[in-house]
Formats: sequence, structure tokens, C-alpha cells
Amino acid sequence: MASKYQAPRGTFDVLPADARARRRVEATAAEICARAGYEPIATPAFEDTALFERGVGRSTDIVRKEMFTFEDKGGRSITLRPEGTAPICRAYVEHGMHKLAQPVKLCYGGPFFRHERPQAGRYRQFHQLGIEAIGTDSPLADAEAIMLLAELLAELGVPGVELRLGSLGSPGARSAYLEELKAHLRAHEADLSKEVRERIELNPLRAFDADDEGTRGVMASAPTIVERLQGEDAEHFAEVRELLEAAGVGFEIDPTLVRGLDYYTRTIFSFVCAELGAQSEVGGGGRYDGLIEQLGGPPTPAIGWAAGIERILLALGEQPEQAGRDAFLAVADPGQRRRALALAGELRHAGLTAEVDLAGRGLKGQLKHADRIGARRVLILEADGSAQLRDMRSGEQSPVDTASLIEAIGGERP
RNA sequence: GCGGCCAUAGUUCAACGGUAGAACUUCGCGUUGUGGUCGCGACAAUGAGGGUUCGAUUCCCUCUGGUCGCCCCA
Repeated sequence: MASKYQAPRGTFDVLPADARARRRVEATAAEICARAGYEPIATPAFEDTALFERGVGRSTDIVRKEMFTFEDKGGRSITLRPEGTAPICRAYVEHGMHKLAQPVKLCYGGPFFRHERPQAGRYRQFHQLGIEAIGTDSPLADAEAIMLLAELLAELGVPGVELRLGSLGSPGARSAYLEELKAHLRAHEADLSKEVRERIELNPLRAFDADDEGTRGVMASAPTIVERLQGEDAEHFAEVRELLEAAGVGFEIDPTLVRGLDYYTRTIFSFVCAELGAQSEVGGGGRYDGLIEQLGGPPTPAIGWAAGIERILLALGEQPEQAGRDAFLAVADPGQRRRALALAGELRHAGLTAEVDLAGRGLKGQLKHADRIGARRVLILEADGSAQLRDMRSGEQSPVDTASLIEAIGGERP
């Protein structure tokens, strides 16, 4: 074994058995997005490194240590995209999409890259589906986006999904809150765990997730950002909640919800699946009202989310479905091969799945192969030009006229 | 980036420091033209590199990869 070459660390091959389930996820997402008026967009797999530094934020883990960055032959710093929102905002600005009818509603999917230690549900090349609604700050857009992800996960049948909802407020309110929280943590520094103490300045919100008793005691009396929301921020969040309730989307307010990207403002949310282990988020996102402007466009509010295809597949579990074939065209005599291929062409043209023997097997081998690939019928072409149609499930076999083959095979599809 | 566990046919598992076995899969055969079940047979492996030893799949080290957790996120 041990082939000389293997897929690079954190990457994987999608084999045919997995590809079917994967396609179903992609097709379901495309349909749900299309029904809600989100139109497909695709951006390059790599961008200027500066786009992510500015968009995602220099202090984020993604930018600090997870990007695949290299210099191209022209001396430019290039980065394989670690996420999809910044590139789409770049495209929005670059193509003057603010002149289109607002909001611009977009959906996308494809590979993303982060240099992390691989783990269950975490890869270095992974795939996301996502949507962005750019050009409106209405809570309706937030609710609609969340509903679509909820619908996608429900329609796919992802089990044990929970929606966590939070709000970061506007940037001003957020930084004021963070100062208040840091002050609270510093005041109780002695009771905190070492990890939390070291992260007070870097990421104080993480203290809410700590396991140790000391930190938990301190956090019980800590202020939460949701409590501190004021004015329009508070109204906005209240409206999002009402809209979701009215739409029958269940959620849980998580005042400690954190996102690792700097561009989020106001609404943030996360769909988690308890059955998934450490990497339990199947999808998440939020509002990013300042990003477009940050990237040089006009001030433009927006919201979006991304869902991880691998995590969805993982949550769905193994479902090895054999593709099956409507018909296999066997030949009793090699002289019939030409006719078999021609007939297969006709069946395929009629929308049926049909295969012929490509390995030069004998009749016995052809039957066996037909069984293995899940053919429901086998047409046996006789040397004299006549034909037999065999039902592989019942074993019944009778002569057929190849002129009416399509009806004979297509008639009783399960 | 940090820690734990792991690495044998395509796959799932065996082998006191002493001849690497099995099951499933694949392919072939079980007379002359018919799959599944059954029987027989064949192909096929110690991740890589060092070390200890008369001898290493087994013990030690390094690397590579996987896996789980931390961190973070999809």
C-alpha cells in the first residue's frame, strides 16, 4: 500500500459514494437560495492578502496564523481565501453593485482554506455554502437569512440542530462593553484561570466559555453585551427575535456568543449540532454593517452566513446509497456489441440510465456485473437480432421488441 | 500552534521478540448462453528512516499521516 503520494494534510478526495450526498446538499441549497431570490456568485480561490487582513481583521486567528499566504511571480502577496464574505464585498465594491436594486442578494459555494490542525469536521481545504444580503439594515433581512439556513438544515434532515442568537451591537457600543467587561475581569483577576487571565485583553468574551469554577463564578456576575444593548441596537435585536418567533424558527439567546471575525456588528448567530463533537458549528454568520465601507465602498449594511458542507455531511452520517441503473445491455454474442451501444444511447437520450459491458465479459460475467452495479433490468441481445428483457429482482425474463424498449424499461421505474 | 491515542492486504481485524493469518471486496473456476446463495482458487500488507538485538509487526527515537481534545471556526 503506502502509495508514494497522498492527499496533503487536511485535504481529502471526494469519492463517488460521497459525491452523491455532497451533490444533494449543494442542490438543496441552490434550490432554497433560488426560491428566495439569492443569485449565484463566484469569486476567485485566492485574493490579495491585504483584502483579508483588512476585511477579516489583523487580530483574528484566521489572519494571524491560519492563512495560506505566498508570493506570486510578480512579487504580490496572495492568500488562498479563508472565508467568503470579504471577497464578495470586494466584488460588490469593484463592480459598483451599489447601483443595482438594493439589497443585492447573493449565494455562493466552493472551497476555502485555513492552515489549522485537522480534526473531526475541520480540514485545511473545506467547503462552504453561503449567502449574503448586501444593502439593507432591516431586521427582516436578518430574519430571512436565518430562516433560509434553518430551512436548509431541516430539509437536509440534519439532526439535533440548535440555533444560538446574539447581538454585538454597533461598533461603538461593542467597544464600550468590552472595556466594561475587561474591567470586571481585572477586578476579579485572582479568581480567574490562567488561560482566561492571559486572554483578558485579547479576547475577554471567551471567559464566558470557561469550564473552571473560579472563572464561572466571576462570569455569573459579569455584564453581557445583550443586556447593554441600547437604542437602535436594542430595537433591531428585538425585532429580529420577534420576526423569528413569528416565522416559527426556534432559537436560544446566547449573550456570550462570539465570532472570530472582526467585521461582525449587531446580529450574530450560530447553528450547532450536538452530535458533532468539538467542531459543532454547522453554520453561522451575522451582520457586517461596516465591512463594505472598510473595503473602500460606500457605507453599506449587510448580513450573511456560511455553512460547512463537511460538517453537514458528518452530522447526516453515513448513507451509502447505490446509484442503481435502469438497464444494463448485455450481449449473448460479441457481434451485438455495436447494437448494444446504439440502444444504450437511445435509452440515455430518453433520460434513462443505461450501461453496456465495456470489459469484454462473457454473458455470465455480464449478468454478474449488472447485478453488482444495481441494474434493475438487463436486456440480452441475441445473435439472431432478437432480445430478452430480464427483471433482475424477480428473475423473470421474456422476449421484447427493441423498438419499444424505452416503454418497456421506463414504464415501471420505482 | 500545543497535548493524548493510533498506524499490518483495497477494507475491518489477528500474530509470547522467532515462518505475517483471517474475513469482506476484487478477479477466476464450478463444461457447452443467464446474476444474487453456495463451494474451490488467485491477487494482495507490516507508513518512511534510523537504533537496540543473533533475529523487530512487536522495544526505543525521528519523520509522515490519521484520530480525539485545546485554541479557533464552517
